[in-house]
Amino acid sequence: MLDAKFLRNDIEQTAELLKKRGFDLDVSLLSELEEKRKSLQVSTENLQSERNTRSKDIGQAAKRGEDIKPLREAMNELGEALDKAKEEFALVTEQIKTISDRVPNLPHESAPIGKDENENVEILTWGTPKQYDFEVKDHVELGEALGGLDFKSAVKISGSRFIVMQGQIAKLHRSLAQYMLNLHTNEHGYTEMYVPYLVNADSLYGTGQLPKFGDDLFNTNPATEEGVGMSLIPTAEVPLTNMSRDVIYDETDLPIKMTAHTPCFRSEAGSYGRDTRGLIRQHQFDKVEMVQLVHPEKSFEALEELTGHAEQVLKNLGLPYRKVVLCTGDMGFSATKTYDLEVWLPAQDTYREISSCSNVGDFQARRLQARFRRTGAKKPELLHTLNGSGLAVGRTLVAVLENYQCADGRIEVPEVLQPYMGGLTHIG
RNA sequence: GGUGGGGUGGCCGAGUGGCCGAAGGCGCUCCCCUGCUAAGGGAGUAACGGGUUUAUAGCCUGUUCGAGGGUUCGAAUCCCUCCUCCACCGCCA
Repeated sequence: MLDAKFLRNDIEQTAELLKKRGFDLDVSLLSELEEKRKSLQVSTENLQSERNTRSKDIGQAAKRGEDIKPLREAMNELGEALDKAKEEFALVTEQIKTISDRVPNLPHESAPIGKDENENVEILTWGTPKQYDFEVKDHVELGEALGGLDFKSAVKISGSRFIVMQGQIAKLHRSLAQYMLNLHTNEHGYTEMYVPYLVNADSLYGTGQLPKFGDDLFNTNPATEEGVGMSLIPTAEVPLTNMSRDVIYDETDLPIKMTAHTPCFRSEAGSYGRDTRGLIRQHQFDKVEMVQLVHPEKSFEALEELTGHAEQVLKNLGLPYRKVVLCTGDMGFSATKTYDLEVWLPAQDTYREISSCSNVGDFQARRLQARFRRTGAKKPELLHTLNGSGLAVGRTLVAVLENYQCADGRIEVPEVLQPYMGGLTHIG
């Protein structure tokens, strides 16, 4: 959520910034609602103030033993006026909230301006795609041939976009997650977290999945009138970042760096037909997530650092990748700046997203009321949140299978993973 | 899941319809006293929002005693629903 002041005092400029990311802010509607809000709020509060003083008078009169009946009757009219004013005020407030809840974050000035993914800007590439003197297979073919990826069983058990893994490939998948977690906790200073996979609506609102992206979530029954049903997490960013909800940290507590390995569940209602083959787009996938809660003046620095942590995983696995900075039109709802890491997939002869690292600024913190107090200061301030995948485990498995395939269909185990695989050097 | 008891300011804790945004204590800040230390005396000390404003100053004002709803001229206090914590019982990886 943006600072309400932006929408009140700087609405033109705010609208301009939002336009960069392809978001049309209805300035005239919002200004009109704001105008209404202001006058309604003042008049409502005046009525409340009058009610309060007159109620007090009644109390004192009663104490003196006077007849308070006429005073009470005189209040009825005021009561009605107040009820009406409150109702109108609530309506306008709700309308403003409905709009502002759906307004994305403002892009940082360093984010390139562009319309869609085609205008993302490549920052660097790392590693050189291997040359193969045989025809490369994709991970589906490789995995099925090895008996490790079982799409058919997954369809029977659950449906499309699920996977059953078994044997060495299941183990490789687990090893990848273990390796990432160990790297981040041992080398990068993150605290390992274990978190719930079912979360309440407040948490989803806090990180920005609700109200706008509810369709992408798997919800448990019952989603009653009050909407108390819980949802499966689409990313560990939700539980991790919500750790900070309604907390005031000491300045010296920051930065707080957390990592967790969790399954992620996405209904991706709008994406049927895309990436239908293989493990690229699943309803359930594992991810190692990194979240940082930082001092507002250090969040862009922290973004570089956090992205570096994700890159380190790819480097250590020897997977060629490229780093792009997302243009304003391709950034996620909450982000103010985002780097994507794209791993080389030889069978597709292209780079595919495997990590997304964002500085969210104070956008989530405002919804979360996640704050800190400067040493010696009285007022708490909003902190900044960041999140990034480090990495998506399923896609990393795809990358390992495809990049480390041998002519005979076996898979070489990347060196750093061999200890996790009991010293195994090849699968198959 | 059942029964019983709780959820009040940074913390502890009083408060069953108006004098309660909230006693008292602890903590914290400032001042005084005391030649150090210890002790003592005094004052202050919730959050969030709106209006005004150059202002995160001041002033005016609203809301908040787990959350939401209700009764009432008036609710921390009464009623309803929910959440949550504790104890015991049942069930359970």
